[in-house]
Amino acid sequence: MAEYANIIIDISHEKLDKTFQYKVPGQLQANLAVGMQVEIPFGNGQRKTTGYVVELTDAPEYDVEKLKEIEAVVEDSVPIESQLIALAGWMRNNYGGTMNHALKTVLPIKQKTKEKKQRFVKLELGKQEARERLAMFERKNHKARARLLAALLEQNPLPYEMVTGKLNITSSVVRAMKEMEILSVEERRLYRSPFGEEFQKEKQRLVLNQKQQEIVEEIWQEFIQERHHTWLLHGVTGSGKTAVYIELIDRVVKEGKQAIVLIPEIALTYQTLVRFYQRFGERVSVLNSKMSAGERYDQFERAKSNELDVMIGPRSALFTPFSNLGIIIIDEEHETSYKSETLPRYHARETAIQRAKMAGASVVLGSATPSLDSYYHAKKGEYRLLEMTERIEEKPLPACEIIDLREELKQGNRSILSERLQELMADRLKAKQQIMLFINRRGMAGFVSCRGCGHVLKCPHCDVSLSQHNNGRMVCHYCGHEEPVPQVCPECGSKYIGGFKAGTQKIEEIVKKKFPEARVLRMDFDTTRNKTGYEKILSSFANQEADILIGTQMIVKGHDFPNVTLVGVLAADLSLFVSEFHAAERTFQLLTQAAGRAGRGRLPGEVVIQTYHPEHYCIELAAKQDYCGFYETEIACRKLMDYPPCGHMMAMLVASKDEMTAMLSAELLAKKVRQAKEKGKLPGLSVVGPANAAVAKVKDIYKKVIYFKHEDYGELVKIKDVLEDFINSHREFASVIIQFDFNPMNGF
DNA sequence: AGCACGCCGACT
DNA sequence: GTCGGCGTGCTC
Repeated sequence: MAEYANIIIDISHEKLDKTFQYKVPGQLQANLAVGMQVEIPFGNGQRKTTGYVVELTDAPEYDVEKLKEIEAVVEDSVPIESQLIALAGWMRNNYGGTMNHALKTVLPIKQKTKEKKQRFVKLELGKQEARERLAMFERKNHKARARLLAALLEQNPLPYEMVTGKLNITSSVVRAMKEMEILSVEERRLYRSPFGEEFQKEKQRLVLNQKQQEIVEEIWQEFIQERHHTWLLHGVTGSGKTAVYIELIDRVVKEGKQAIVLIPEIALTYQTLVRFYQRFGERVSVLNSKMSAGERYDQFERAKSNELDVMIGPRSALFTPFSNLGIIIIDEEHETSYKSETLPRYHARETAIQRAKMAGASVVLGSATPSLDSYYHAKKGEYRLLEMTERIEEKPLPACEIIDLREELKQGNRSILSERLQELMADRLKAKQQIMLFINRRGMAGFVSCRGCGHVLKCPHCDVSLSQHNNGRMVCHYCGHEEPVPQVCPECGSKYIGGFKAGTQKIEEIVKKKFPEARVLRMDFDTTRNKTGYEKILSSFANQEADILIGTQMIVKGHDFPNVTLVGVLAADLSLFVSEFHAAERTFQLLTQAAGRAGRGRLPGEVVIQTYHPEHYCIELAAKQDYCGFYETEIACRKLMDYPPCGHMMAMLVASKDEMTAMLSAELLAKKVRQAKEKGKLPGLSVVGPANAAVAKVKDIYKKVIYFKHEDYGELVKIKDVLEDFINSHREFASVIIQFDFNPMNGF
């Protein structure tokens, strides 16, 4: 019965990023709801536009005299959209950014006109005549017209965006020239390829082992009684989580509800996809990052018109417009790709839980190495924990061996391959079994360590390692602490101190020299640059066309190579000392996953972890595959520093083309908060920085970061709101880019 | 995005 | 002086 409606005008225009309030006419008051698309008069000429209702209220927030009335409701606006819009509102509040950003990520890109049709500016004169007009414009000093006409003589027709963008011509110029019949604006329909699939459904009964059965039953008993929870399924690699997902989804679908399966960006293997197709046939669809906006829109349309039961895809699949959503599954829930790096910087896990709450659905999070965050919530009872500790068919977990590279150096072995690893490699090559060598390249951005004792230079204030900068100094990216690069190790006095360098190419060379008879494949960003490279390398390794696969993080993600019996982790510590509080967690996850690649077939596997820090809890516990032990140790560290998940953290990016402006603005904002703190406001808040961002300058934009820590997430949101208001009401910030990131995972 | 408004250079 | 191009700012 609301009197007024707050409306977002057409979501494709950045500049209209605010709500406009309209009066709700009597005949619409009964059935207008948040999320509906409406027709409204807008601007001077009462032009008709469409917009979305984002809020209904009885309190006018604008001069009532000037309020206009909503004209009509757009007919095909379906109620599911209102749920997604409500979700967008939640995202905006919790992650910052604008309502427009939030709506754009949540709604299927409607812009039929914009997506299917592209606008072109076309010259309507002959070349000769055009040149005459051009000369005339130049003579008359009509700069904008001359610029456009000259460009049109070069290329005809021109895309509209090119005209307004690169040529910097305003619409009034285009309109004037259109009236002069020099040019015309044309809309051209773009071709959009349909989505075809060549799988056929061959339904085969899936046999669950007892443990899988128990877990399905436990979740299902709650589900059918409409008691919806977030379940954390902690299952070691190879314990058969996918079968549990498929069985659950099958039951959900039989209840007439739909399912969303989220997977990390590159993790969807062909095998997994086939399993879903075999079970659900045409009623399952897949989204991927290579699809065009149009193709994705088509899939969303299919979901809306009830043609689908299951949607599989990366984090954006979370917004599939299913009207009766029953379950959301997040596989490999610890993966960092679930956190968006563009606005709004939402986390798919938290957002999924929110969507499930709105839709009355359950959430299942699955991982062999749950994020600290999720396990923490599970321990606190907010999620329900389910454990699968054994591999299917009682395959043993691989045996792990830790090799101390400091000892190797003392023995005079300067090679990247330890004696023991070489020995095992020779053995496997002889037995015609396969080997994976994993080089941990995450965070190669120069930390400095001692090759004698393994000591790593750390910030005295922040408990993160220092990064070596081009200017030759060691810098902390959290607080800005700086010190010179030492000549000798401050711990043991060794002069073998410096950055650790080893690329995949280098290793390939070494391996080829050492084992000239072995067939070696390398997988890294170079060899997978073209789209097919990735699949090609994996399938040729799977077909045993090579003996050794060398690669970075990419090779450890969930692929099943039954003939691999040896996994070598060449330098386990490389990711241990990046300047991030997540470093140990990431390292543990990578090592556990890498180790999980060995012994998945009939033969038992072995893992060799080479490290300079054999005594580090992260390495020791990864070798033992002891997740719980790791969790307990790591959570104690987080608690000590109030890092998430024990507290909450908000990063604020202050960026500008001018370094002085960036620095001064950041300092001013930090000072403002600190002053409020001194007055006794904001209890429990701590402010760190400003400091340079991890990458301090990108494309000539200087980036500064301020960190805020507080126990209560809501308090951080409030601080964000106050800061946003302050920034918007002070002109000196007009040229400064401000962004917030809650519980950051990758930094700015 | 699209429209009105108003500043400033060009020309009768 | 006037005419008109072209950037600026506003739209509930």
